[in-house]
Amino acid sequence: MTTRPSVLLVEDEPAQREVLAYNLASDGFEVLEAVTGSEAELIIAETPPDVILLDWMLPELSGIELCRRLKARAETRGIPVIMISAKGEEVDRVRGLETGADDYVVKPYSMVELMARVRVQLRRVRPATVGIVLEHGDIRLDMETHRVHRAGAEVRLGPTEFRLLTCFMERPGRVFTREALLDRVWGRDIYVETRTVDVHVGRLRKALTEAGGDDPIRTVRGSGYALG
Amino acid sequence: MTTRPSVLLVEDEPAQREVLAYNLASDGFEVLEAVTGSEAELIIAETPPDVILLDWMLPELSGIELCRRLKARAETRGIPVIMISAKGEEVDRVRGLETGADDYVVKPYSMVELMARVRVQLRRVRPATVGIVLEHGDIRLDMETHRVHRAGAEVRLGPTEFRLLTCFMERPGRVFTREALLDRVWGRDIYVETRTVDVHVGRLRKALTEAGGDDPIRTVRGSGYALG
DNA sequence: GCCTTTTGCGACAGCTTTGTAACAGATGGA
DNA sequence: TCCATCTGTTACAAAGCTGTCGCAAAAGGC
Repeated sequence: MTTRPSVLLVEDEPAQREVLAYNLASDGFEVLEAVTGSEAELIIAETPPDVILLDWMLPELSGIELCRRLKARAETRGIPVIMISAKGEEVDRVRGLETGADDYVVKPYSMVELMARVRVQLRRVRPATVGIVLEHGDIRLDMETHRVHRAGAEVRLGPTEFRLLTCFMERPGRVFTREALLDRVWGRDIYVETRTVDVHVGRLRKALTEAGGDDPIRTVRGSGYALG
Repeated sequence: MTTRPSVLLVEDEPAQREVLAYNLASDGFEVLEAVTGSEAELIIAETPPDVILLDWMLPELSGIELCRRLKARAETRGIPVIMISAKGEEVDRVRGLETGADDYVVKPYSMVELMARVRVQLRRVRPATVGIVLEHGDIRLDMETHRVHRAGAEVRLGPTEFRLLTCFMERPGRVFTREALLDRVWGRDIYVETRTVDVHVGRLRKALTEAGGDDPIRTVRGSGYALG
């Protein structure tokens, strides 16, 4: 969660690679290096970086082709690509950008500006993932995909249980009275029996424990329920 | 998806504004124009554009200050800003990018490249509008040829099912409500029954499973549908 | 230990949501 | 023009979820 942002540097020319890697590292990035396009693909598959710095001219698999491939696959589409090239012509710059690159920098470039552009791309990626996924212990709740996982295993929940868990996970540890839960999960003006909450908590418990692990929901006698 | 992407152009010099507006319009963008920074703020509050083209030097409220304000507020932070400036010095470029601009273009610039950079920013907001192949699992969708293949076999789809699948493939996993799909696939102002979505999802499912493999579309009861 | 209060949970009827076949109208080529 | 294809709507069936009840179990209180 607090790991340093990582940049994958794909450049075949050792001298250039070294100076770039040095500057990236001293700006606080974790630097992954690849010499060829296919080497880059392997690294991306294993440990997806936050940003990719990609030289156009590479032996074997060209930078532009690698970029096209990355942007075609849903898994890698979100990783920003900064294309670096000696090709300064308008047609080349446009081609690079049309192929899916998120920025295009022409050699010789200003190192300070390039670092600034890396940070720009990073700004996009980092905060984007926060806020959509709630995590607590080994439970993961994704608001966007409406999925819940526990220690990797999928947990199947009905709509009400999903909302109930969302409520708990937004404030882990906090004790919710049945009335508070009715309010938040069912809505202010819908009348249902207080005891209905118990049944749904029971169902949520069952689903969560079936995925493995202890019951993460705590009953607070006389008050209500809490997560963890 | 059905509505044209919109660009807000903030530039006080009439001649430059005109030529930019002309080029943006002929590239298919809906162009909003503002002369001053505060005018721009009003427009953004009323009809948030997809991208903002912002001149650094503006009377009253400078471009850089407007950029800073936009990026400080959560509501407008997501709108990409391309800063345009005569200030080509490294310090200025870095300062523009550090202030929150998503790209920085120096005058005089290549109009074709600028348009390409606008489209780059647009891709973030509305992924995949032209000429891209989307892939997810064994499904391949080619926006250029309007063809869909599954594990090599061609999948025949009607126009509506094609747009529906495009929508799903742009953000695999994400749950779309029926309303969101109506908006993106049918268009903001066309009225069709909510249940019509179900029928088309059914048809898409049938076409995809006939090509072999499991049903890749997930029903999220009470919410909508998602791919994978 | 015994009584009272609170909670857990299986069962179930009723209800809401979703899947899908059928159909009539629209559209666009040949 | 006819024919093939695609559309949106409807009706009905199937699936899945919900809320309530009742009784057993647990937790306190004394």
